[in-house]
Parts: sequence; C-alpha cells; structure tokens
Amino acid sequence: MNYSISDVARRAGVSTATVSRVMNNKTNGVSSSTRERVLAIMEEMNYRPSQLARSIALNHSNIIGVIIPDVSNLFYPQMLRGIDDYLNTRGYSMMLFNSDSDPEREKKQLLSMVDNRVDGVILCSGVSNEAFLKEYRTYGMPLALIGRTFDSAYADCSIIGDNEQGMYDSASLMLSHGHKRILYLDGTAGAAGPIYRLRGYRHALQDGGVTPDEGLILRGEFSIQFGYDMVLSLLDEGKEFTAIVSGSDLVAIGAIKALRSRGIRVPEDIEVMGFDNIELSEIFEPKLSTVSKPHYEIASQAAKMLISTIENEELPIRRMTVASTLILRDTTR
Amino acid sequence: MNYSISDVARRAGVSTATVSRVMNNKTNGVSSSTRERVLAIMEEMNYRPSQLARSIALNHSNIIGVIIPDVSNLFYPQMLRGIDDYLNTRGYSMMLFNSDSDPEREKKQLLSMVDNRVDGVILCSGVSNEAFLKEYRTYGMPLALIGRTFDSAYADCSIIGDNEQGMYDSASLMLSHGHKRILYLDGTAGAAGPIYRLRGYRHALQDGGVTPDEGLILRGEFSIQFGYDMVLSLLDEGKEFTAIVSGSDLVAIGAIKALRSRGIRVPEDIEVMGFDNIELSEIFEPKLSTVSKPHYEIASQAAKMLISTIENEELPIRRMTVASTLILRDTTR
DNA sequence: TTGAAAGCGCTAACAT
DNA sequence: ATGTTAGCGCTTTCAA
Repeated sequence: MNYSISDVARRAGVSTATVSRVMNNKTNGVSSSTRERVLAIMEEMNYRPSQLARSIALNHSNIIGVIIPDVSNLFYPQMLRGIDDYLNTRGYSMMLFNSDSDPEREKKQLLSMVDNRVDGVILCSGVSNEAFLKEYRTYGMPLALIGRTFDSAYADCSIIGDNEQGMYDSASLMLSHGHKRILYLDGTAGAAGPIYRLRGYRHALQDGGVTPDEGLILRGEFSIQFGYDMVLSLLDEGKEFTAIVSGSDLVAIGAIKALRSRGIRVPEDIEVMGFDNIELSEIFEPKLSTVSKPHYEIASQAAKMLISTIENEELPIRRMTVASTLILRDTTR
Repeated sequence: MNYSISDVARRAGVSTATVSRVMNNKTNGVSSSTRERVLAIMEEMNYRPSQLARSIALNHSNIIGVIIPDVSNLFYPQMLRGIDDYLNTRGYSMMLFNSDSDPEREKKQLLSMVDNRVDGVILCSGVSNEAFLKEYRTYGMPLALIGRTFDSAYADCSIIGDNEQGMYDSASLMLSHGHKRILYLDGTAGAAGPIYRLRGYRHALQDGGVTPDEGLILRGEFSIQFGYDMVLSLLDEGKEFTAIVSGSDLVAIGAIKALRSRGIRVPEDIEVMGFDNIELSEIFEPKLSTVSKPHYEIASQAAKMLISTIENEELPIRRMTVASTLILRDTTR
C-alpha cells in the first residue's frame, strides 16, 4: 500500500540515492531538473518516506517517551501540553504511557522506551525506583525527571516545583495572621510532594516559634473525600484548629465542604490554603487560596533540557527547582 | 550503546536466526540447551531488541496514533485513558498529538502518522476536514473516528455519543416541569456537538408543542465566561426564561454564577441542566444536573473497533452511537 | 551530478 | 536443530 524509495527511484529513472538527496533537501548533488522531476513523481505517487527506516538508518527517531501516572488526573494534562508544545517546536513527537504510579509498570515502560528507540524519556511520577533508575543508565537513554529529586542523580536533568518553600510560605501566611493551631492536611505520606511540604510546614512553625501538634498533621490521599472525612472526624473529636494548610486543592475543597456542613464559615472562622492551583480552585466557591506551581512551564522546561542534552547543546543548568507562589483568593482573609 | 542481534549471536556462537527464534519464543527449531544459553547471554548483555527493526521487517509497529484537540481540556484525558487502557490489553502503544482543532495541523498530523507507519489512528476532534479525510483513504491507514459522524464515510469505524438524544431528553425534562421559555446555551456553532444538540432541542420543543423563541438560542464558546456573560446580558435586556439547558457544563456553571450574582436562586427560580458530566459538575455547588456521555467507554470502544479492523477480526458493528443519560443533581427540581 | 553498494537491526523462507 | 541469505526502506560513502 505504501511505496518505497525504490519505487520512486525506478519510476523517476534515477537511483535511490538521488531520491534520498531530493527528499532531504540536500542542496548540492542534484541538478534542479532532476530534482523537479523526482519531486513531481513523489507528489504524484503520494509517496511518504518511512520514518521507521530513517530512524534505523540515522539512529534516532525524533520521538520522546513520556511517562506520567495518569492522564486523566489533575494537572498532568497541562504538563503534557507543556511538553508537546515544546517538542513541536523542535520537530519531535511524543509517545505516552500511564504508569498509575506502579513501579513495576513504570519499569516495563522505561524498558519499552529503549525497545522503541525513542530519543529520550521524560519521567514524571511520584514513585521512587531508585535502584532501577540506576540500572537504567546502562542503556544510555537520555532521561529527564519531573517532580522527583530523590533519584535525580540517575538522570540527565531534572526539574521540580518547590514544594517545601511553597508550604513554608503557606504556613507562614497563616502564622502571620495570628494562627497558632494550623491543621496540616496532605496526600500519600510516602510520595515526594508530601515529604517536602511537611518539611516546609515544620520549618515555618519553627521559625514562627510555635511547636507543632502532631495530632494536627494528617496525610492520606489526594482526594476531596479524604479532606472531607478528616475534618469531620477532627471536628467530632473536638480537636481545635483555626486554619488549614493543605498539600492539595482537592483535599482543601473537601475540608471546606466539611466545615460548611457544620456551619463553620470560611475564611471568617477558619482560613484555608490549598496547593497546586488546579483549574477547579478558581471555579469553586469560595474561590480557593492556594499555592501555584507552574506545571506547564515546568514540563516544557523539562522537555527543553532533555532535547538539549539529546542534541548535545550547551546546557548550563541541569537541575532546577522552580519557586511556588501564593495565590490569595477567598478562603483566606 | 545498544547491542544488536548479531552481537548476541556472535557472543553465543549461533546465528542471528537462532537468536531471533529464541527471543520470539518460537517453540520449535531451538534446542532447550541453546535456548538457555542465548537467553542467558541476552540477559547478561542487557540486550533489548529494536522495535524499529521489527516494525520494518514485520510491516507493523504496534503503535496507534491518537489525535485530540487538546489534552489539557475537559474530558479528553478520560478518553485517552480509555484508549490507552484498551491498547495495553492488546500490546499496543500510543503516539499522541494535539490538533488544537486546527484543520491544517490535523492534516499534517494525519500524514505524520503514515510517515511513522503507525498501525492505525484514532481521530477525535470536532473539526471536519471531509475532503482531506477522503484523500487520506488512499494511504490505506486504518482510521477510527470519535465524536464525528459527518465524515464517518471515510473511516473504518466510528463512534459518537448521542448529542441529539441527550439534549432532547434534557429539554424534555424541562418541558415536563412546566417550563415554556427554555434558554438554550451552547458552544461553538460550527462544531459537531452543538449542531446535533440544537436539533435535539428543537425536536423536544416541537414534540412538546412549544414554539422556540430564536432569541433564546445562543451559541458561542465552551467556557464559563461565555455562560456568565450571556446570562447577564439577557437578564439586563429583560429577556424572560425560567430554565436553561446548556450544551456544556462549563457554560452552565457560568450561567449559574451569573444568576446567583443577581440573587436568582437555582433551582427554585430557574432550573439548569449542563452537558458532559465533567468531574467538576459534581464538585461545584450546587451540584450540577447534567447529561452524561460515557467518554471513557466511548474511547475504549473506539480503540477496540480499530484494533479489530487492524487485526482482521470479526467486526459486526463499525458505526455506533451510544446513548446519553440524564444525571439529576441539585440544579433541577 | 549521479549511481552502486554497504549498512542499520531485524524476520523468514529455504537449506542443511 | 541450526545456519544462510534475501529483504524491509532508508542513508551515506565512495567511485565514476
């Protein structure tokens, strides 16, 4: 169904070398008359050169593999967009994998990337897998990491939003508003984000001279339900707190729903800060105050660094952590 | 950096044919002793066979190309997940492209799919491009369409959520609640969805014996802002309506925000129905009543039909339209 | 300016 | 059971 270069060559009465030269716009080595002719024939035959064959001959595919936990979740789509947009400017395409944060799947997908001879991979996932990443280096596959610093030693470049500083700022804001009993609510305890954020929380409290109440530090899942349930049970226990800093907008929204169900006003009675600045945070009412990490930019920056290392360009910085910024809306005073 | 089959063969003291047989688990033709040995060597060398080379030799790549308007938008992520999950069960991977609903980009991407010799493509986008799709057939690329019936003649299979029936049901519900003046609010007029939905709206009104007021039929964009602006200006004009059926949850949410800003209660004063059942519709307060199209299932079904045609399996149905269902929550009585 | 031919990493038909 | 070899669709060196 698909013509090959030799079909074109035969029909044009030239060699495949000449056809190759023509389709790759080699300036010299082809008279303009034969170039015209070959071009016309390619057009007429609807000839499309096989990238597979080119990839194998040139030893690069112009394809980048991307592994994320789950496309249908939160801000990954924005990141994908950031990656794809940059890739387009450089003539690369994207192969996409969902790992579901499963280390075994992630491992298989990483290997599948070398099987497919992609030019590099962007790994964006909260699961560690340090041992395997180390081993992965032996395949010589260019690797960029997003959102994970723990194993960045085994990658060519990495970038991460500053969770620690973001949460530090969030908690500091609450302290500056006079709060002493600040509830900390975050997702999965083992994940990278929560680890750094909790660190920021503790730091802020310490710098503010307040001793953290360990009973006010809760981690569970990144879901509305979790925030809702936790706040309700805390309320039932009679646990006191006057502010909430959350490591997730979803959790914060769950918390607000719980508070309201008990007639507690936000922000008058309790102030709430989310984290991530997901789209929903601006649509929800009251509009959620939150901490923003520039997902799109982070991801496209990762793509940029990766392509730079692939194409052996100057790459002065290969580890970046980009600052989070506070977005104050209606759930804080 | 990557070993080839001949490296392995040499090191194992066998021919490449034998190595090939081993790695493809050909049961016959290899003694278990040499199989063991070759396997051990492959392991030891960390050998990964090139899928590129396999693809070119076997004339199929096990890769499916997917074109959507924009990953970072609405329900496309869910669809991608539906596609990817099915693809995984069949051993295929996915190449992803964002078309931004630009016919020119879509065209280039479609061609790029043949350049990359993917085994098939799933096109999911509201832009027509009928002329080109027809031409595209000449490349013999298996094609599945999602959400577009207009050009389904030029595809191997297609699937679409029933917009017309969904909106018919939505408007009918309002009529059954006694409403006569029902505002119709939808996105881009030219897109496939709005065309069918408007048809459903008109049908419902006709069947209900009410003559539509053309001034109550508004189309613009799929955004919160649009819904907000339209309702506000209608209110300012003093235009009367007692219910809103929208072709988009986002637009419906914008409408509700506008109503509330004027002290109009939902659903007591005005009832509102959205469309699409995006995640947000359940989180927003009041929870949005809406029409649900099963995006995930539609997409995975599309993948299934495509793979079936690729693998020459029995495929009794190649055109499906799946029913939309009403989800009644808090913005309707 | 053009072509012949080897090479890229695999598979498969045909021999042995 | 195993090897030889042609072939898949390109690129590129070398020669003409």
